Amino acid sequence: MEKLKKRSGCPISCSLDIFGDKWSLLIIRDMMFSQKSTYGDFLKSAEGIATNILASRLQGLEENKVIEKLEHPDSKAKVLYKLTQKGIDLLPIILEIHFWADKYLTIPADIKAMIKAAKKDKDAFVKMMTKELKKQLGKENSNS
Amino acid sequence: MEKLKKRSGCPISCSLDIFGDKWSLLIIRDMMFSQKSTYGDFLKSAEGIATNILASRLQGLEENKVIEKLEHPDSKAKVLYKLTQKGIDLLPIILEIHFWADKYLTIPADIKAMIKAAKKDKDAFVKMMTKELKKQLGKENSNS
DNA sequence: TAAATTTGCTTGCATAATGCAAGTGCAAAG
DNA sequence: CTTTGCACTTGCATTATGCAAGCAAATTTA
Repeated sequence: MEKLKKRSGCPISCSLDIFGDKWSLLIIRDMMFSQKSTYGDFLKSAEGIATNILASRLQGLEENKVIEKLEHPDSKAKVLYKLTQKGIDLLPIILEIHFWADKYLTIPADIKAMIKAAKKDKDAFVKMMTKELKKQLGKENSNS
Repeated sequence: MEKLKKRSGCPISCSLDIFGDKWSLLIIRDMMFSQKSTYGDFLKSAEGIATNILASRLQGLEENKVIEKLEHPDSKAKVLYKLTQKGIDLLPIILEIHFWADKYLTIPADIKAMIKAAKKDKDAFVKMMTKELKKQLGKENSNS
């Protein structure tokens, strides 16, 4: 379904092969900033991802170890998607995109507040958020 | 040809609407790190972009003021594509992608060296590169 | 100065990705 | 034991991408 072929050895190119599409980073954003973790959660996002695209992106991100599938504590019918350490480490990229967008695009006020806070001390913000997100890691990956 | 419709007000979503595809950031990378500036230059890159896709991406990036078309000093047959300030300011994003790739993917040695240097003092590296890139800005945009 | 080449595209067409609506199978709730 | 919710899958129309060829204007070559 998804291609795995690397176009070149360039780190930007390889990275884009993993998350360089219009949807992957939005799923990651939802997991980072909105505590979303189920298929249904992602479907509810404002951008309106199609069900099949969501399924294929979740699969791709899982294959690339950016996210992992865990069993949901509430029900076997649900699936918990969580960021791995590799996924959590995309936070600096997501933040820099926010900073750029803040400078050149029109941003909702509530998000502007978050951006302002993050800008004040980026390293501290990243550490704090990373710590929060790590709490939710699956057991297999807790040793990182 | 290209869609301009915003999927949501989210800064990540809006940013991806501008450069969230498999090619745009590679063109920007070439302009930042390889001094490429003509249509022919971009075609030569390792990933092998198709001519029509290159044309449509250049057009899209220009419409979004990320790059600008200038006349080539050597010949009227050539076109000079240059990053605007808005484009130059994508550098921190590109750098963070490098850092992430450096941690999780296999990277060519020469690029690893650049990444190492950039990591040592990121702010200084960004300032230095920004200064270099600004030298090449077109007159209309020099006032930023 | 005429012919060949370079440059920056455009066009046509095959293939692949995306979007949309409907359907399926399993788990849990009523 | 039927209905609902959840996580997908499937089929099909639309759009984007990839590839090869073509093309006009500018430049070089003969």
